[in-house]
Amino acid sequence: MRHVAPSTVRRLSLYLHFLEGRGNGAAWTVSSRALAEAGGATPAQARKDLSLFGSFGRRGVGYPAGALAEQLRGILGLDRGYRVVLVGGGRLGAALTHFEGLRDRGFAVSAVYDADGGKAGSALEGHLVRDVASLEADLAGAPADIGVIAVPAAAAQAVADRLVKAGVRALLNFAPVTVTAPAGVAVKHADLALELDGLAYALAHRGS
Amino acid sequence: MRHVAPSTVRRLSLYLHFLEGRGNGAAWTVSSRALAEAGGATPAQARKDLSLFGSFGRRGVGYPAGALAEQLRGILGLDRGYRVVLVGGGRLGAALTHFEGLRDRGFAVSAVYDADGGKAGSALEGHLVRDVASLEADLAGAPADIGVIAVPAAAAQAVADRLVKAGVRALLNFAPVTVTAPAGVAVKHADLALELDGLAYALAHRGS
DNA sequence: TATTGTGAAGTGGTTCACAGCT
DNA sequence: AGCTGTGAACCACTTCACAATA
Repeated sequence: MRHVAPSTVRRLSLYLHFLEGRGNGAAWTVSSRALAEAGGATPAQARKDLSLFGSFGRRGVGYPAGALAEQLRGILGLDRGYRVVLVGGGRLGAALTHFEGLRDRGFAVSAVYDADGGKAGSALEGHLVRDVASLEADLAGAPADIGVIAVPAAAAQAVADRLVKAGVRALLNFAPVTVTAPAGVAVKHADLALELDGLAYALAHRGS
Repeated sequence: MRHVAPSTVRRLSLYLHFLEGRGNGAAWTVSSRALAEAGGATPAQARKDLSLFGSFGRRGVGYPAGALAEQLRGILGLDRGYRVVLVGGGRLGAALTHFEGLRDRGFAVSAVYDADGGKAGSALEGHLVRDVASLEADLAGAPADIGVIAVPAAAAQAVADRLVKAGVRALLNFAPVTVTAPAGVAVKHADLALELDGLAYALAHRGS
């Protein structure tokens, strides 16, 4: 598969969420217009997005919802399971472990770590919290696919480095700092400060 | 100011975070290369981003860090304060109210609301939790600039509609569903599920 | 020599428009 | 007639290259 734009992947995900929200097993058909509305795009763009991966629709009819959802899950790689390790047992970590969207979509939190040794051994939303010192040793025996970083900014890069060295190939960083990783490791940032700045910009420049 | 790309605003925010992280008052100079590294861009792009708003540097020398940070705060609209209302007093809401990045950057949480009447009157990180039923009445007297939506997906759009009707002009939505608002209201999405799907895609397609 | 500022060129994502099926 | 699939046109963001300046 050729260079697919991040914006396209994002829309594919939105199309899938829309289909799943409408009932998964139903044998209804969906038009490129409906998909576009769900993904914040135009009908032509929705068709182009899908055509990058195949011809899933029927001309004159539309797309079979169930089959399309199945295709999208395959394209996005959601037809397999991922082992997720969470580093950071604070309030954000608690919110994340509680997020049902994780497990529902094949992301299984296999471990929660915290730098505060005092928290080790306690439970967070049904997960045993371990001392981050044992991260490498634990992952050596049970490698993880995705590392979620929910620690203070000052510690984020160090945690990222350790996760990568321990074999994690994808990082989701919530700390308000840009973390870098070697080529081959995917990094996504969920930076609240960035979004707020974007809103501030919009508020400051509306009408001008 | 004319049509500035969202990606540019995002980078400006990253430049500013970098400058602030290096010490605010210092009279050091920063090069477009250093800014680029912080913003995930090329030096030429950093220069172009800044040149959209003025000439802040000195040829052959670089940019004066303190003055540039000040300019960026002005450009991004961070030189004023914003009143933020948070709807959703769950774990995510707790994490958000605790996030120092909010107050440090001029975003003041003026109220926290929850749909669970039982929570009304309790305290969340020093904020009194109010029943969401009183949202409109409260905002009529003390309008807010930004509404943060941290409620279940099923309730997100209704909350967005109420916030907009109450005069809020910018929304930050954490629910895993796309919320829409009338033109003139800025909406940003912090959708964890979308980021995870992006990582799944990267993992599924690495090397191919 | 070092670095900014910026018009010009390049790249890549989006939109258009219509052929091809149902 | 209705809707998908897609090459071509379009547009916007990025990169280049170099004049201007310290």
